[in-house]
Amino acid sequence: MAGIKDVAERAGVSTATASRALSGRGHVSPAARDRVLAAAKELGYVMSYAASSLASGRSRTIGVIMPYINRWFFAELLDGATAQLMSAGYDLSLYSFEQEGQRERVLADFLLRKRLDAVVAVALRLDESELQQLLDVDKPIVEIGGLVPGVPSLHLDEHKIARFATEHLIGLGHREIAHLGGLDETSRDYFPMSSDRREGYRLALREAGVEPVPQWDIAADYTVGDGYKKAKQLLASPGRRPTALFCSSDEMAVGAILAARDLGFRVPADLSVIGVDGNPLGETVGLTTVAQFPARQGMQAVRMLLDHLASGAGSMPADSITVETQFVVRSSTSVPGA
Amino acid sequence: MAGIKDVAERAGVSTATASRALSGRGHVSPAARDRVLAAAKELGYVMSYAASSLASGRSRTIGVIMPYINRWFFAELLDGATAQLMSAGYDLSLYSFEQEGQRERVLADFLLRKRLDAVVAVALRLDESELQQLLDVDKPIVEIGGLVPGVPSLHLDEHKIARFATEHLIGLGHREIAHLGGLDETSRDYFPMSSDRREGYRLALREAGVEPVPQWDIAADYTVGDGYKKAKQLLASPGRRPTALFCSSDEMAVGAILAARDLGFRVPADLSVIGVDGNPLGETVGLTTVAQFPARQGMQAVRMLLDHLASGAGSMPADSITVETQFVVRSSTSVPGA
DNA sequence: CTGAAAGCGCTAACAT
DNA sequence: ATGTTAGCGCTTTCAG
Repeated sequence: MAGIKDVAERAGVSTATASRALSGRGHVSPAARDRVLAAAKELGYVMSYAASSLASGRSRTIGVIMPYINRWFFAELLDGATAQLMSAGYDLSLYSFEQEGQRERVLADFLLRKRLDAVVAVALRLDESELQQLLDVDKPIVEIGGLVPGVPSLHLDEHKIARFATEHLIGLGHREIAHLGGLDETSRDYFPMSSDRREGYRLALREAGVEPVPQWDIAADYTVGDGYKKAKQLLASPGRRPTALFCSSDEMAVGAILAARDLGFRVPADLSVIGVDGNPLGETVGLTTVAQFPARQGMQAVRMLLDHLASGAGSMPADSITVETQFVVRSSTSVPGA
Repeated sequence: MAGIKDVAERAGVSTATASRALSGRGHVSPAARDRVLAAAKELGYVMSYAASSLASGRSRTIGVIMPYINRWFFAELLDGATAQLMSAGYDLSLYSFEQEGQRERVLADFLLRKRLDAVVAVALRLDESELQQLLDVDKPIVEIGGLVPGVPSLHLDEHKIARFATEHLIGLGHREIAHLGGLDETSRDYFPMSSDRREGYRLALREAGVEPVPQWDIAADYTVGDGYKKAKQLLASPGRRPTALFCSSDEMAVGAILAARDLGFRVPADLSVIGVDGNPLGETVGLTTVAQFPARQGMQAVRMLLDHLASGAGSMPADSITVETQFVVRSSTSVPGA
């Protein structure tokens, strides 16, 4: 296999010039550059990353660490990040936090080993010492939708979204509004945004002069299956029944719609349902939702990191950026009894 | 940051012995090993992968290349592969083929760069020259559910599954059986297994003495949305109507069930539906299915690769392994008109 | 079983 | 703008 030496020789320059021409760092005369590039192509030269990393301290790899992979938001985000990185010629190393017992290893081993130029941390919630470990790595980090104070981050305005969704229902004339939200913090499947969404929901109700009903504020794990189960219990319970339901994820909302239908309730006539996410699954059942765009979030995080690396600046400003959402009205919400 | 030199010094041995103790390769006296390990721990030593890779030629990284990430099968598989790799101390580099134009780069640049010890290729279909490129890399490869001749692979017995599903329907008394299968090979969203499933379906019908109806063998893109759309068209068409539907993915099957319900048909009374996958989405609508286990497939592929690397053998036997499935009967299938 | 020493292939001063 | 050269931090012959 051809090395940079061969390329340099063939182009009639030194390895230093060849390196400069190949990497684009430092000045090389156009003529020399062309010859080097041509030689490289002719020889089918491919740089050794190991050697390059060792010598330069850069690895052209960024790490992505997330609690799940096989869930819509995460898979979508990963997709965006991958695309963006590949087109920049960077590699993506994937670390999963899902399996407890790996947390420590991810932080201690994987992130450290001088292998990563930067990291994207998704929906992470760390304790004090874990946070310290992460910051100690002293690599550029962008955090998305988690709880990692002190690093630049991308977040939805959870509070506003929840409020908006609830107000949509209120504006339609609903007063009896339930909420399918996230699990509490002790749960393995807890997501950091859950509490803000819950608060936004409550606030909107109170502002409209309706007192939240505690039994109508239900915890679920963001999946269709649990949404179905919890919604069915809610709707089948004797006594007062909500006329509308705000779900913190589209998956739960879809589950809720299926549960309502199975019980013989019409959506939206007997029950209006609104979700959050923009999961394509919602299209099929006409789900009204507040859409977010995780693939874009992944791309944006990567772009921030890449820009920062290119700039050569010291540390990144720990700004929190609010990402955009879009209200998508379909057929799962209407005035009560429509 | 502590290097191997510091560790060696502190343990009172040479860097060679330290390296051997740390990596487990070569013989080291228990006493020396313990001292090295202790020193490493005390100093918080973390090996430099770049240096290690450069010196040893091994990168402790395996590449996973797939056309999609944000689809159930792929995300699930990736999850399994990630878990297995992390516990072995390996890194996972992710490459997506989704965006055309990246194919060439993935093959030419990313896979080559001496960065990967092995690769898992998922649902890939390559042309002659691409295949050659992949084989030229001369790294251990395991292929899953794709069309890459000449390398060890994991596959479902597509033909048998499709036949089994169709026979389930026939056994229940159905004769009017439609099929929602994959797109044809010219499509971007074509999956390699589609044609085998289609064949298995046709074969089962013919063996039962029923001639397949061409208009009932429909192409879709494996998603809920397209399943819904195509099933609705099928069921709403005037004239003869099928009493059962075999879908090549659970997502399409779920879409089909929703379409049937929306048209006022009862499932399974008016239409029996069976899928393939074991997607949890199916549980909520009581979908009968032939389940596969992509996470296990991912783990198994990784284990094969890791075992091979550990064995130090030359090249892997290009065996094709058939992975296991499980018939899950729920409430979406019954005798016609039940 | 252990140590000395020669690189792995590239980059980055530094000098020209 | 280009060449010279000293490493980057580790692994691995090869001796002992």
